[in-house]
Amino acid sequence: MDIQLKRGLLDVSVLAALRNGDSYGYKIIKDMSPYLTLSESTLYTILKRLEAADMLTVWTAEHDGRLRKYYRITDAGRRRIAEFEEDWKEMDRIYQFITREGAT
Amino acid sequence: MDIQLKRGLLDVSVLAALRNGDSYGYKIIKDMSPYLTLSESTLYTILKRLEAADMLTVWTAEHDGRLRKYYRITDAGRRRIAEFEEDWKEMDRIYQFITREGAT
DNA sequence: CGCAATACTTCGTGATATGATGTATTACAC
DNA sequence: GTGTAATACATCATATCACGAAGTATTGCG
Repeated sequence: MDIQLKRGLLDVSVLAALRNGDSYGYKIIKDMSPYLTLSESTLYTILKRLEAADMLTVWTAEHDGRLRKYYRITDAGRRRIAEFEEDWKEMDRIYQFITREGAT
Repeated sequence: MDIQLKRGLLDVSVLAALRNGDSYGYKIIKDMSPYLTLSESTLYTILKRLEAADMLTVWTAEHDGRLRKYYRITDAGRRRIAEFEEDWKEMDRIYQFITREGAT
């Protein structure tokens, strides 16, 4: 599918993947894979961006002798999801404009 | 609203604005303005991109003594709109993932 | 005359998704 | 025990793209 279209959903999808519990990079990709595919480089870029925006917190922990970076969504992150739902309404209006028969 | 979100709709919105008749830059902006705002520089960039992709044809004509560039959507452009409608279904599935209570 | 509106163009910038590549470990098949 | 896939994270270069800024030129109105 069109990359441009997917773009706006990436950040918020990652946040949604953390909505019901902490997770880590590799698992986030797996969890999202039925809905959308994203490469590791993309994911880690997004995670860094979200961390910089205080939408998630990060800590490192050992798991089976190897280090993992865990991510937890913050209140700001949850607010971001809520805002997205508002934005989606606007998206839907534009969608109507595009598909409506009588569009000028 | 979030720019990233809007991105995927821009090209196709411009095509939709030409759906029911030829138009020109300034008018396209006006016609779309109730739904989404885009600057002139953005519009002309998009128009060039769509022309390069053979999704519209361009010609220049005089109107009231001054030149105007008119745009007409091609079959490929109409197909692009149809594809968008398919993509939107996928977008909707991702939207469900983001907003669903039980999202992992 | 001055200013807003119409109409199109070019340039530079910042944001961003992604492929390629690298590092390191575990688990399993042959 | 060797090779290979899976797990796990990181960095870099690249290409695409939306947009503001600035410019050119004309029309119409106060």
